[in-house]
Amino acid sequence: MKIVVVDDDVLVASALKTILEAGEDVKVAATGQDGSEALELYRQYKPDVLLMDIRMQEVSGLDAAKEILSEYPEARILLLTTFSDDEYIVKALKYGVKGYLLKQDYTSILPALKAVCTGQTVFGTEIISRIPGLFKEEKGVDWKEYEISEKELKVISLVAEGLSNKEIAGELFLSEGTVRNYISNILDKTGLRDRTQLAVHYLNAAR
Amino acid sequence: MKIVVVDDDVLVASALKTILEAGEDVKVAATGQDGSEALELYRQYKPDVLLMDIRMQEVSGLDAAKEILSEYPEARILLLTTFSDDEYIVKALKYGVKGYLLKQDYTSILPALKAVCTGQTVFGTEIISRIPGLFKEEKGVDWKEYEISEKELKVISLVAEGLSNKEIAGELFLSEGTVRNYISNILDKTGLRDRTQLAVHYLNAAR
DNA sequence: TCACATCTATTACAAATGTCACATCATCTT
DNA sequence: AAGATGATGTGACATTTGTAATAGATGTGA
Repeated sequence: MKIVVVDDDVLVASALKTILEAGEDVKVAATGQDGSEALELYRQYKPDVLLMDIRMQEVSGLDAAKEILSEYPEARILLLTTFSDDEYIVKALKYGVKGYLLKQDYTSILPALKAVCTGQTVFGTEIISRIPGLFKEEKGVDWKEYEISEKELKVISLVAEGLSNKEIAGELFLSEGTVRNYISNILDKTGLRDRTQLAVHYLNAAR
Repeated sequence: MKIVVVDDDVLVASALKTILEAGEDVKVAATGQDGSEALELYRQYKPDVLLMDIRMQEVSGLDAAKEILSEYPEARILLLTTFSDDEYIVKALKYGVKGYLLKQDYTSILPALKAVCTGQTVFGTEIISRIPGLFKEEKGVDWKEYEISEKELKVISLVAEGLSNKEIAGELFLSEGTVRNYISNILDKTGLRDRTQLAVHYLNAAR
């Protein structure tokens, strides 16, 4: 089974390689660091499965997946996600991604990989559980209530750098009050309690 | 060159293995997850170098190093540290540890390993730079001003899990006020501003 | 145009956080 | 015993943070 791994954290990429190659018949043909590399690597190696981080520096895993799937609709792509990327799941599904896993539980990556090879689509349990109403799609879930906007994401990342509301306001040319509103909304959406939990959550998710 | 790696993060341990074995003549004989395993593994494999995380669940790398060095004074132990463990350096030196490296720059781990094998003692540049007055030891630096106690470290780790002062107080059987004092002191020692920065700092250091 | 959503902002308020000065108690040192 | 040390605690205080209700400005689609 030929795999290509794309993750912008070199440590994670090599750790994944190690973990994967512990499995029978698994060979990591190549690893890349960014979504922009993913397409090239796919063309070059035509792996059985492409394992890719969804959040990367330049080109996101999601965008890369879209590209690749438009060129190779049969491609089997498994996205590695983190807590805070829930809102991409719908898009990923539309594009035809074959699975969506939490990076955290690396023990489930190998089984998922094999499952995908047999044509299945795989989602980590934690992921399913965080998407209320995913399988009653017809009913029309109000996604807006859960989606995190670009700006909100920016705010989160600044919180996770330890900036105060005032500093974030300066950074984004907003008033401090607006930043507070943003954060209040984010906390509401994520179910977290305060900025520290948000930072912790974000940083833990980011790998 | 026979190495034993001990790190309680399985991902990191396997990543280190991968990185190390990319080097010439380097073989990771075994990996362990905790300080308590370190002594056993050392006895069993007598590695040329023992590479060990300083901060681990049960038995810290520092304690394990002390143990091992009292039984095998010739042992070459290289501790992997993070930002927030600066205060252990002095102890580590007293015990006779052969080096102290930042986990972050994994590119320097392999060279350091070889240097240690030739009898040298190695310290990452960032580490040296963070120890004011290390080489004017005679003058007597007041380490207490910089040292972070076990309890403080515990508090920090709870902050980095997103707990509130009240929750931390409950967890550690202290009053909320005392926890506030602890955190205030910690912020003073570290030069950080608030609990969020502390959490961010700690989490970023922890890899 | 009307209705609606989005982004930004303001206000007032409640709660959590951080700082500081000081108090208490046990332990260790001399 | 006297003094120093360290861990814990308290109270007062200023600041920051989070919540809620509300409103203007802007854009978009029917």
